[in-house]
Amino acid sequence: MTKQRQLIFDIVKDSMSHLSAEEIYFRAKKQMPSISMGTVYRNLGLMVESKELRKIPFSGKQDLYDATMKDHDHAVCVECGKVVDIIIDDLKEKIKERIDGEFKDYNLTINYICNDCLKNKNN
Amino acid sequence: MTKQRQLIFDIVKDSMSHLSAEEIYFRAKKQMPSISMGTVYRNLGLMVESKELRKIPFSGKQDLYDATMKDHDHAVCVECGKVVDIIIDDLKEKIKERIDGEFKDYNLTINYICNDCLKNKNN
DNA sequence: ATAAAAATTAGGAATAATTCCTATTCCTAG
DNA sequence: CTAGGAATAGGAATTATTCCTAATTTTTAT
Repeated sequence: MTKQRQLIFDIVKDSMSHLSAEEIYFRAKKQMPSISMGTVYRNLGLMVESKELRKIPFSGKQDLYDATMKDHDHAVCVECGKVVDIIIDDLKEKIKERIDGEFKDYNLTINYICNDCLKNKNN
Repeated sequence: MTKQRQLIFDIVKDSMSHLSAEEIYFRAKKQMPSISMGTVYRNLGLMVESKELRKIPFSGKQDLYDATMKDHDHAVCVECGKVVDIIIDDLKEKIKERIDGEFKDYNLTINYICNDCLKNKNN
């Protein structure tokens, strides 16, 4: 466990929101100005592989990282970009029933318009 | 409806598999050598917006396009890359129940190892 | 504690997918 | 037919991410 990796992990863990690699890099740089983007990506990748972190992929946009490992999904507001956690009961089990092979993992991303943005649109 | 757009739509519609923008471009080029990548992306984007096509995002890899508009999800074999359709009953309704705002759409991508690849691994 | 070996890093170049830009071409309505 | 608007071709630009390599740090064996 290098200093860099610990720092990256702590930043993700202590954040209440979902962070992009870029944001993690900026935050890490404040505490360790010499850290490089490559190190951030490399360690994030390693920690995703070892299941310490989870990666939330977004096509087009930047992927986000999350230290909450219990099963949950994500809803993104298409207006403001805010991401909230959502739980769909037993989704993993339902998926496993339907799969013809060995289940690895899944990613569910929901696009919606959050109530705040709906309110603003109607004014 | 331009010739280019019609051609792009037909290629996706007539394909039994899920195609990337690049593959669509190559196939289109055979019938219309002057067509350009920008036109392919632009028309795919427009048709996704108008719900004539659906885009299946993959973080890292190329996004795929699909002309089957009825609700379904996708499972990708992490070994061979093959994509198959999966139906999880009532998933859309369950999602709508959980969302605090206006539902737009969702994307579920499952990673698994298909039976063919499992067989090959055990030999 | 010390030297050699192994792993990781910083920094930046390279890559890959997608979007953007602009001059040109194609349609369509009058 | 022709003017004006829409769409295209071609390629440059962008963006997120990965890759490369020399230098540094860490680990291991002594």
